[in-house]
Amino acid sequence: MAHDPRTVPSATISRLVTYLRIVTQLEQGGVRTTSSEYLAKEAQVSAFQIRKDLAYFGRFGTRGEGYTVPTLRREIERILGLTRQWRVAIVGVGRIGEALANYPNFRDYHFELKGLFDLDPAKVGRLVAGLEIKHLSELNRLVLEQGIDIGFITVPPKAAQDAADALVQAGIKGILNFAPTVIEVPREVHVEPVDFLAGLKRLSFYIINPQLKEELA
Amino acid sequence: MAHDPRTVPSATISRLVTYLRIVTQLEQGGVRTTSSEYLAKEAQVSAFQIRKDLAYFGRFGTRGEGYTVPTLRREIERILGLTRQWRVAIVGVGRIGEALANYPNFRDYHFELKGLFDLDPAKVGRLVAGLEIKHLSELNRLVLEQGIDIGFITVPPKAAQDAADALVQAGIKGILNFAPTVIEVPREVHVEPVDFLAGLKRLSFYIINPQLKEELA
DNA sequence: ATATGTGAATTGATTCACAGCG
DNA sequence: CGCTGTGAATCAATTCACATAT
Repeated sequence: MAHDPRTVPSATISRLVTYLRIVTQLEQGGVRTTSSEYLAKEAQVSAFQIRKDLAYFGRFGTRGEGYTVPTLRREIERILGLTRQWRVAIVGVGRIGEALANYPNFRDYHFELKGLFDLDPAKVGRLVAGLEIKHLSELNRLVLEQGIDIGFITVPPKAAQDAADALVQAGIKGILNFAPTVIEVPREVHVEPVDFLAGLKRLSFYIINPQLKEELA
Repeated sequence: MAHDPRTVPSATISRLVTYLRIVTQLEQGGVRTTSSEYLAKEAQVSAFQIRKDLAYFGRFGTRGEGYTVPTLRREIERILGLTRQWRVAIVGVGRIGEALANYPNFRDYHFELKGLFDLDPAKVGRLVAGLEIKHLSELNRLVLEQGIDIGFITVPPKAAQDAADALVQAGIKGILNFAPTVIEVPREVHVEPVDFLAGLKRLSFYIINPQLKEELA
């Protein structure tokens, strides 16, 4: 069982997501056991790192043997909170919002799209990915009714803070922010930025400074 | 002028991108000077952090005064390599690839879309964002002809490594990888992952572990 | 007087080496 | 004997305090 640790590097959480992807693939391929060595190669980190990352949460392997793939997969899912389904709403049904709503891997086992919201009256009522777009004024009600936990912000940068405020007001617990701007939220709401323009600008820096290698979180 | 430092934390580069966005907004609003204090508040970091981040690259402020907005904007752009235009190709014109091609902020000052590639014969020849989709077999030629520097990978996860190989083979210098998988490239090619599914799973973890606050790189 | 720039101190993360178990 | 699990050592990043410049 677990430690329930007081502190975990956020880079560890990012890596756990990668490890989960790798063991899930192994499991689908019918592989029964694996090792920190193998996972390290696939995730492009050191084997030490893998063992240390897992050690924050407990002991999941067998000494001399390695890890049992289905067990490790299940344990990492439990650590990441992927034993339950998360219900998601998208605020801003432009091209990005619509592409995300239709993204086939999105209806992952763990995430379910439950609402689409926009301010534009021309969009409200339209059907996207089998859901009717609602006006943002209905957010509070539908978050409550549908038990929505997570909101995507896919509005233009200037509208991002308003979208965040609306989501917070509606009682959402986490936000995936696709807008290229820092948003302010209360301490208890978590925000993950997904900012490809920022990624591009980091790329630009590392291309002109090839001697500086980034270690990716 | 600059230090040209041997080592810079990658978190510093991410923060510089944020600072750039903030000073650009200030400049557009006609503000002439600012301070580490103000930038800190906007970027949600400490003022120490801002001054230290900038100090890796030189001295850009005036003691007792603060920073001159247009100067700081220009200097951060120079640091990030945004004094030149970067030419971009998109590999994989599915929903995400198409949404990116049409994203209005994409034709930023510094990035220019120069090629769209796919393997699907049904897509080749179609016009998207004013560009004709080419077959991936034409990548080498067009990267050379168009002077393309950066590739986006927006193909399904299983095709991502092949897309990466094709881009590397064509002589690309940097990759923005939207596929949820770790790709292998030679040391001299830089990869930035843009993985919203990973972001969602990190969110899941931080929602069920609210006592653990992430400090965002 | 005021806000930057920076060495020193502290805190945090990664690497290592090997103890612990199967 | 092999591979995990983990305290200790190293390395890196952030915070601090204040000297410095205007």
